[in-house]
Amino acid sequence: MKIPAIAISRLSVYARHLARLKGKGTEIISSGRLADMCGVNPAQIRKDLGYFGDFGVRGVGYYVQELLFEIRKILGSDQQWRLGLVGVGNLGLALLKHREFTNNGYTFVAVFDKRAKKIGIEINRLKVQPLEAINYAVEKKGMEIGVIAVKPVLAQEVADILIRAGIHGILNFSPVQIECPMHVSIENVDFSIKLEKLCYKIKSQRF
Amino acid sequence: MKIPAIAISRLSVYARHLARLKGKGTEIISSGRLADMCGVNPAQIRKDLGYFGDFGVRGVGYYVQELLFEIRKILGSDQQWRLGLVGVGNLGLALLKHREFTNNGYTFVAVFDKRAKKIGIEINRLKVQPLEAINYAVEKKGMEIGVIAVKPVLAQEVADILIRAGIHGILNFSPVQIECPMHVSIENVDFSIKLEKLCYKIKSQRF
DNA sequence: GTATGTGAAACCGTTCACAGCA
DNA sequence: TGCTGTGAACGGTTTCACATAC
Repeated sequence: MKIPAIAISRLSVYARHLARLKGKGTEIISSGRLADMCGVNPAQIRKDLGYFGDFGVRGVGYYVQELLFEIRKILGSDQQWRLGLVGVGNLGLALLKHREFTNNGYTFVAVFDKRAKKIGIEINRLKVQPLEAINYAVEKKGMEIGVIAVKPVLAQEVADILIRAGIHGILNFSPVQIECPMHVSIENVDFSIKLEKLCYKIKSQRF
Repeated sequence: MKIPAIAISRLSVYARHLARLKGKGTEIISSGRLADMCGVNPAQIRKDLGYFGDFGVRGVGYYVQELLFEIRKILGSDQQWRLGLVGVGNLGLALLKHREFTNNGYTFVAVFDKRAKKIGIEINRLKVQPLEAINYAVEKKGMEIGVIAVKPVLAQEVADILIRAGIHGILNFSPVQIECPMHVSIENVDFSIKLEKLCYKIKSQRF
């Protein structure tokens, strides 16, 4: 079956709300109530879940804990993922210390920078290494995901090194389109585009 | 005419490539060549531009400089936007110093934090202020956009203050759905969702 | 001849509406 | 009765294909 990419993003949102419900001790939730919380249509939720299995009970709803478990399994957030950060500028440091990353099954196993003056600095018990060390980290430390937080001009070069080293996925914070073979997955986080979109919306509101 | 929101994001991408072409001295570009660079269909570009006017010349293509000017006008990136940052944690500081923001028509006019120990610290010639100062910044300094970089539990509270103060738009880096009246525009930048999507894609690739 | 602008067609995702089941 | 699971209808976006203009 063809699963729309956007359905995956919604699963993340569902998981977030389910985690909150679980924390509050709620045991059962209907697609209708969950939909209200997430701001989507109830059928949307049922369809999204339907791509992956039958997780609900007719006439009852979904068991919060069970559904959360299943969604985590689908997304892979039940497993440990090993990240490598490239670029220890302000943004890179912020990501390294970011709770959402470190609390949820993600571990930074290595940190890299191209600038000689950054090499050897220790952050969060990790020594900053030169780009040449990327190969070793992928092969020996099982680094699976590369997080690119370097200046735009360096982004493609860094991506190429990661790809040649055998990385599985790239999370790119640089505002450039990265060329990438099909077997490597990539996701872009692009502040500027979001900000420009926001400005457009504000302008349009004003008529 | 109904303009799809995603078309706006694509305009940002076009603008980026046009800026590069302009820098290289290229004067004319066809939708076909630009489409290759951006990784989209040529008709897509023509349709997107068609929502806003006739910017091309049949049999010739688009004048790079002129088209860039027009897109900037559409997006509002030709004007100066005044931002306020809320939350001077690692991420907030990274945003404050981020080139993509400071180089492209965006200015931070004020910085806020809820934590007493942060108040008064000076960053980039701006003193960190308490949340109570948000009102003044909106009314007297013309702060139009609030950038939320606080912990998830505080995000809605901060948003409410910004909204009550009369902010026009919110760029939210916190992983929560923010409740927001329709006249206030909002864009979310959500790392965790992107990372979870990436992990799902990697898992799927492996079959 | 060449590349834009644009209706029409194809495609994809969302919502409806109801059958199926606890 | 109540809520899920899902085929069908709907609506919106993308792509095609060609008339139009340089």
